[in-house]
Amino acid sequence: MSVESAIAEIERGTAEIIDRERIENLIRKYYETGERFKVKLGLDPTAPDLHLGHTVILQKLSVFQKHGGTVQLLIGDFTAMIGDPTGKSETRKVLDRETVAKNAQTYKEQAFKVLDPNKTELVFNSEWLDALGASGLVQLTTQFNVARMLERDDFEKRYKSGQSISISEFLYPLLQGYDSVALKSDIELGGTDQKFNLLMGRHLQRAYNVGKEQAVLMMPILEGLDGVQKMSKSLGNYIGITEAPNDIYAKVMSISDELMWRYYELLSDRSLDEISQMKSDVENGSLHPKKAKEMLAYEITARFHDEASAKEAKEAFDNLFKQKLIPDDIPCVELESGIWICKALVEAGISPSTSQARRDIKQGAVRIDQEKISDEQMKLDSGEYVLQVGKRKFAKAKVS
RNA sequence: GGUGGGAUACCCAAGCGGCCAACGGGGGCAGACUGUAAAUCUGCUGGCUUUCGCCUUCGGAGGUUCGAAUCCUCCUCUCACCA
Repeated sequence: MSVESAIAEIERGTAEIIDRERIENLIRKYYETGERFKVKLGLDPTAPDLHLGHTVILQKLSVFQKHGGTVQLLIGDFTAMIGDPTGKSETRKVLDRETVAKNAQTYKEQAFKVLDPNKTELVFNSEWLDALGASGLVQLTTQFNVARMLERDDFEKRYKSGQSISISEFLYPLLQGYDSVALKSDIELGGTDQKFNLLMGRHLQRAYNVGKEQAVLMMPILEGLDGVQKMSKSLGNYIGITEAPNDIYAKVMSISDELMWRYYELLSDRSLDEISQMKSDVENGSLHPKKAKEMLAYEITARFHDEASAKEAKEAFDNLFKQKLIPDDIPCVELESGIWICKALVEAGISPSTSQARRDIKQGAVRIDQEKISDEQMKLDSGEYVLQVGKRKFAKAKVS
């Protein structure tokens, strides 16, 4: 593969690259001499479940691995102990080493679904930050000043509006940047929201005479299933990479057509040419958008599981929606004869409360064995039923 | 340290003695339409062994009143301005 096409692959989907020339040179050198370079990614070990948003960056790292990059997967165990710079949240519970180690292990396992373990180094920043000590810390703080720190958008906003900014929040970017000094990274990846912190690494490498200044490559923040807000666990609009094949497939299928192209660009392995071809095919009507989405859902499901599971997921999905069949892996509950239907729905876990169940029945959202019911007073006699609320909540009930 | 403002359901935000389970918007859920989606339209959106009815909710604790989210007292937390 030519250096040019390698670079094109690297650039795909990026939001911003700082010092592109350095990246080009590193890749060129690798292809000429075989010398590898270091690409850093910092992770916060407090929330160990990765979702597709994280994989945007992980996939970019794997591209680097193909072209001479050795990934430095940095677990920010020390910085996590200091606390999150997003002010308001109460003092974060300090993570003990055991938890950090456990989360790091989880991270590693999940990240290796995308990364090549042979070209990845796992490092913990407590290793050098513990050793830094108070004097080292003070020295570190002399490398930057408050005025520039306040240039950062969120600090500036908070400062101007008189909100509190704690000293430790100033320390956070410094420590993160110092990681790049300790690791002698050539390139650091991150989301666009990390720009300030990423540049800090560059700044500190110069200040500490590391002999290089890392290039910075930023990936856009992936929108969640709603297509508006960023994908995050707390917003509930995410696709976790450890989720079941059926769930991953169904979730991808639920995104809007518009968002699908975004996901294609950032998550698919298909070439950009291929994607733009598909896009124009959809526009001129020769390709149904749903087909395009199916391919995407299949590809993503297969990546985190395997081809067979992806195939099964597709079939399960088609059965559920196209042919209106009932999925076979639905929860099953045993109930007593004469139970009130609303109560049964709650017991089966497909209604949050009897009041909600009652409302759903009124609206014709509840079915028993495919039959829509309207009597919210009805009771279930002995027998086996398939209960359904809305389109996708099912449960089997054994009444005796 | 001083002076004012605010705290309402998942979020924002009305209400300022009874008609308040509490306007409106967002979000969520459901129905129609579709491609399962988006957009659009419609309905619902505290809980309860069953919506006649009962219980809990308007920062916390007391109080006034036949009756309080609404009035009074104290407390907590927040915001703004001044120092």
